Amino acid sequence: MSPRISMRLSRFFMPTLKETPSEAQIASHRLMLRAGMIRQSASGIYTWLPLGWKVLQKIEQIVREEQDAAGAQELLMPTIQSADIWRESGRYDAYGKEMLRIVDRHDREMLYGPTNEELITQVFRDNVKSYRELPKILYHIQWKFRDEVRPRFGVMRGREFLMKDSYSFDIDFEGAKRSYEAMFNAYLRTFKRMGLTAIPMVADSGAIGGNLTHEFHVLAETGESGVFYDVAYEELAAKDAVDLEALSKLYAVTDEKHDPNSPDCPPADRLKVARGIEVGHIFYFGTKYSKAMGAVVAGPDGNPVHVEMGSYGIGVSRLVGAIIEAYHDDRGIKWPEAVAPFKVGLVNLKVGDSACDKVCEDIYRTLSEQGVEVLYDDRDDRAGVKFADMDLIGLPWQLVAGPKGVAAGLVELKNRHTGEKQELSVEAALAQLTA
RNA sequence: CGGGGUGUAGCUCAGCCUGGUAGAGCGCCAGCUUUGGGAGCUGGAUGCCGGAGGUUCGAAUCCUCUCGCCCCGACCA
Repeated sequence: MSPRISMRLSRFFMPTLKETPSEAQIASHRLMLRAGMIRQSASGIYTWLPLGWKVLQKIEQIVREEQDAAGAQELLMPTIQSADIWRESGRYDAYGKEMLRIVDRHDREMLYGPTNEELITQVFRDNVKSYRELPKILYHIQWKFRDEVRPRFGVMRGREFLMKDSYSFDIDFEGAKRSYEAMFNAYLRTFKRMGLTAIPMVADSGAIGGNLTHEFHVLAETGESGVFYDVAYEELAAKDAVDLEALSKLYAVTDEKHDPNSPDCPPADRLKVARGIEVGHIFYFGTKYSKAMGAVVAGPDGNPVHVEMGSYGIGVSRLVGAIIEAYHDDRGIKWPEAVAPFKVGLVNLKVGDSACDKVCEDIYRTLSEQGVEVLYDDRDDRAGVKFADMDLIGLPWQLVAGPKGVAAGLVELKNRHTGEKQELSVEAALAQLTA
C-alpha cells in the first residue's frame, strides 16, 4: 500500500493553538505545540501527532539513508534490556538514577535502555568469530529513556527520545579510525541534507573513555551551549566534498573547552562565537566493552583479539526541535523542504465557490499524482485563519486560490522562507512545484 | 537533587489577601451577517477551582499533607 502523501485539512488531525501554552519557553517547543505536532503526556514524554510524526519520519529516513550509504547496516534492538549485561560491563551500578529500572513479574531486574553498547556487544560476540567478518557497522533507530532530573525545552531535552545509534567493530585501531571517519563524513552529509550547519567540535570523552570524539553542534541563536570556531569552517563546509583532513585541523570547541590562550585558537577576527545545539556525538572507545564482555574474534594469526569499537549517536527527535530553532520567524515554522511534513499548502480561499473548488481540486489531484505532498486547506473558514495556520505549520510553499485570481486564471504562490509571492497561471505554478 | 513558582472551562488568565450562588477573552455548538491576513451580532454548552484531610453554619479562597507541571542552578543525546 502506498503511503498517503497528501491530505485534506478538513480531515487531518492537526489541533493548532492560537495562544501559547504556558509550559513552553523556547521557540521550537512553543511552535511544536501550537502547530499541533506534539502534546506532552508526562514531563519530558510526548505524543507525536500526525504532523509531528511526519517530520520525525522524514528526519529518520535521511539519517537512515546516509547510514546505509556509509556502509552501516540497520537492525533493531529492544527498548527493554536485562540488567545482566549491564553488570558485565560494570555500568549497572555506575549509571545513576538516570537509568529507568524495572522489575518484571519474576522479580528479574530489567531496564529501559538509555543506550545500547552492552546489547550490541552481546549480539556481536555471540555471532562473530573471525576477523574476516570485519569491519562491521551496525545501527538502529530506537526510543531511549533517560530519567533526566529536569526535562525541558520540549523534545530537545525530553526523557524519552528517538535516537540513531551506530556501533563499529574493527580488528585494529587503523580500522576503527576508518570507521570513525566514515561516520564523521556521514554525519556532515546527514545534517547538511536537513539544511543545518552542524559543526564537529572537539568533545571531552569523559566517562566514556577513548581519544577520538566529536560532538556535532547545530548553529542556532537559541542553542544551549556557546561555541567557538574558526571562520574557515563555513567555507569548507559549504563545499560538496568535505576535506576531512583540513576540517579536522580547524579550531572548534564548546565554551567549556574554549581557551583563548591556546596556540590553536584563531585570532579574534577569525574566531566566530555562536550558540549551538548538540545533535550528534561520535566516539571511539577501543576495547572498553569488548574486554569487559568478552567480544573476541580470531585474528589473522589465529590468536584471539578484542575488537576495537566506536559508537555514534544522532538525536533524531531532538533534531526536530533543533531544525525549528534554526528555521522559524514570529509567525511560525519555516521547514527546509527535505524535512517538511508536506511540500505544498494549498489554500482555497472560498470553499463552496465552484470555480475555486474546481481549481483547487484539480491542483490537489495533479500534484498528488505527481508525488508532490500537498496539504489542502478545504476548510470553510476565513482567509486570515488559513493564512495564519499555514504560516504557523511552515510548509515551504503556499499555493493560494481565491475568487478574484481564479476569475483571471491566476493563483498565488508564496515562498515561506523568503516571503516572496508571485501571481501566475495554474499551469506555471504546477510546473514550478513539480520541477 | 537544591532553590523558586504554579495548578480555576479546550487555550490564556482574573477571582484567593479580606470565606457567602464560579468569571472574562479566545476556542466550541446554533443562527444571521461577513468573506484575500486569526471578523461582527444574537443565543447556547462546557468546570468534582489538581487530590486528600482539617477549621467553619458555609471553603476556589484559611490550615496541614500530597501529587502534577514550570522556571533557575547542578546534570545530560
